[in-house]
Amino acid sequence: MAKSSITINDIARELNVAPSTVSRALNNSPKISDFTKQKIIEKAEKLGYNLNMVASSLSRSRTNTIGVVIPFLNNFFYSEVINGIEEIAYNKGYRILVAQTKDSFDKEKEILRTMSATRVDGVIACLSSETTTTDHLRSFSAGGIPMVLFDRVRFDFSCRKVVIDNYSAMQQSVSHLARSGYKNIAHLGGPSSCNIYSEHAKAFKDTLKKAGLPLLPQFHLSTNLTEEDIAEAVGIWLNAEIKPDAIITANSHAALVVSKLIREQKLSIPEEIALTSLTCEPALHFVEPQITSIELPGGDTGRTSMTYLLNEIEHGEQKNDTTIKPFQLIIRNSSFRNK
Amino acid sequence: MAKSSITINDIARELNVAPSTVSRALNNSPKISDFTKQKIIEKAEKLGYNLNMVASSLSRSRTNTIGVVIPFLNNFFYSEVINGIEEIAYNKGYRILVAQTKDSFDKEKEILRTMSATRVDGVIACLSSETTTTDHLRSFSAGGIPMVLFDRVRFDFSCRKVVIDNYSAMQQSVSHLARSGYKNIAHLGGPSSCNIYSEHAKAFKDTLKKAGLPLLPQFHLSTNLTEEDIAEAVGIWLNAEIKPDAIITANSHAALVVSKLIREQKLSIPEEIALTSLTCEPALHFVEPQITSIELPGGDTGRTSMTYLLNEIEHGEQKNDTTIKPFQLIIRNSSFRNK
DNA sequence: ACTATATGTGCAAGCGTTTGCATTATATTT
DNA sequence: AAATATAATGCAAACGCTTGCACATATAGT
Repeated sequence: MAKSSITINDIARELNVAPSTVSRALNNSPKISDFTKQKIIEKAEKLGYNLNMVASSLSRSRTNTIGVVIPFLNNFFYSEVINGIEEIAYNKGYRILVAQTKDSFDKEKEILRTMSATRVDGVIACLSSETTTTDHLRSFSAGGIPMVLFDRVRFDFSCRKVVIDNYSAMQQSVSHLARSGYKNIAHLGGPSSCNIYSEHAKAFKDTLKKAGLPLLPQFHLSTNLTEEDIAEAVGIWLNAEIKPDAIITANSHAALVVSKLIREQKLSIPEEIALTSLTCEPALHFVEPQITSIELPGGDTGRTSMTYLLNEIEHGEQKNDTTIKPFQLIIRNSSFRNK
Repeated sequence: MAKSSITINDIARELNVAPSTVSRALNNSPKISDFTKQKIIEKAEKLGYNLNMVASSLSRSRTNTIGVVIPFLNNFFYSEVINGIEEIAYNKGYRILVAQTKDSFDKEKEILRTMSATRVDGVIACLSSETTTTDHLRSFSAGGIPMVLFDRVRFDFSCRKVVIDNYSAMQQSVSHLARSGYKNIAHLGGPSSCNIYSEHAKAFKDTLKKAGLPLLPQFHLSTNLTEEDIAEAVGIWLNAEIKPDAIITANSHAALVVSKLIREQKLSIPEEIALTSLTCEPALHFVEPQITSIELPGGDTGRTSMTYLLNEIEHGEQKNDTTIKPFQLIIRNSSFRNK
């Protein structure tokens, strides 16, 4: 369908040189005289020549493309990660190809298959919440394409990983609430099949115990974090004899939903009930009161992941280590009482 | 760097057939017997064969890839559009390649250049807010690649366009406020170089006049919608002798910022001042009071754009018309007084 | 039996670049 | 001036797949 575009052969013919000379000239090879280069570049310009990357990729067997797979596009953390990746990638002459799994395992497999077919030079991925096995990762790797995993990873798959210190995030959140005098802390967690959430859960239990606070099983939930799950959990909590006086949510969206539900029940935050979130997004600053949260280093995670990937792509470096990124607990008005 | 992957030639050799037969079998050509197909598919499976899309693309001179260019990834509307595009694309065997301009004209040019080099089969784009010319679109089109523009478009470039009925959106917003008894309506608008915002501006003026309301120049602003711009405008408005009793913001982010600023000034929404937004995002439901807004048909916009693009790619259909998508004004608590 | 018609497979060119090696022209050394 | 190094360019194969055309069997029609 595309209008017949012009090729290096067209340029070569018009100038009575070999196509190889044109190719070298356009790639600024030192083997071509400045005079010839000049001539070729001008002619290319004039004819409106545009490199055919697919031919180039085939010939060089590299596409200079990095696949990025994330659960959702419309997510603050992931878009920060993408920005970080792009920043490094762009400077090194790579472009990125983003795809979202929508937290579906099947979509994740599908995406990896097509990225493999597309011959991306490497992949940076955050696994879907449904992912509990690694066969698809292994068969992807069988193609020899480097991969680095971030955030939601599987430790039973060998590759470099960049993760958040989820354990400490929960630990600090609980400690903060405990210091502020909250006693019945509830945790609205995510599916424990996912490393993030199981780390949260472990830290939650450990830290409560260390702080000498009770761990009521009904206050320690693992859900799929859908709006229904959240409404159900909060509904039960707020109508029980023993109510939580603080809630920690696995992510910022859950925190927003919870804050709304609490308001609807005419309970006040943070006086009657405190609220903190384990991830951040701008909306947390816009609700009243502003919600205490963990600020994740998205950009940094992206930059590090990309840097690791490049080391593997360009220097064949193969590692199986895990980099743990620090975070910041940002205390806002939702989590301490003005006594 | 990639482990030498296996090709159709490997399969052909092992089975003593021609590579062309393998190719046809794997593409399920009717010209190959079921027996042979079976044999080939099994062998391919066994060897872990994976189609090399770049070779295939070069050979067929089509990539089955659609480029999608948007200002920002992390935006509710655009991610809905992407979902709509994906939905159609996926079913037709196309994958999509998303890139963000971050509202930079230079980045937009750059992206179009590399998409052209990548030989995407078509492009769906929403122009950056900096874009005021169309030369880059023309030179892109010179490559013969179809394009459809959505949301932020330029009418001086010939192609199909899918836009929101921005004029009516503003018109209905103003009418709603007027009906609710607000008199001094202010408009926090975007840069008028962009079709969206100039349409808003025109509708704002027209509708005020029609409603017999005053149009105070200081209440009709065109800004770049940065947080600073917003803070400055609102600061002036709220401290003037004549304050607005209603504010219409160009987008949801501005609405959130404004709602926060109003709260900080201890003014009440909607009693002392009403607030409505011309775009929507989930955060608008989480703030108190919930903010009245225009719900844009993102998914629908994406699906329509993709459908148009496919018509052009697959049937050579060339049009230069504009499809205007309807929207819904969702009235929430920020814009009417409980008398 | 003897052309016509399917049916299944192979051959080889082509897609647009890149790149190792060969070749020629020019410059340097002895 | 001959021998050697250097610089600039061309040749041709390769990257892995697709596809029009030719070819060889097998089936059907008369």
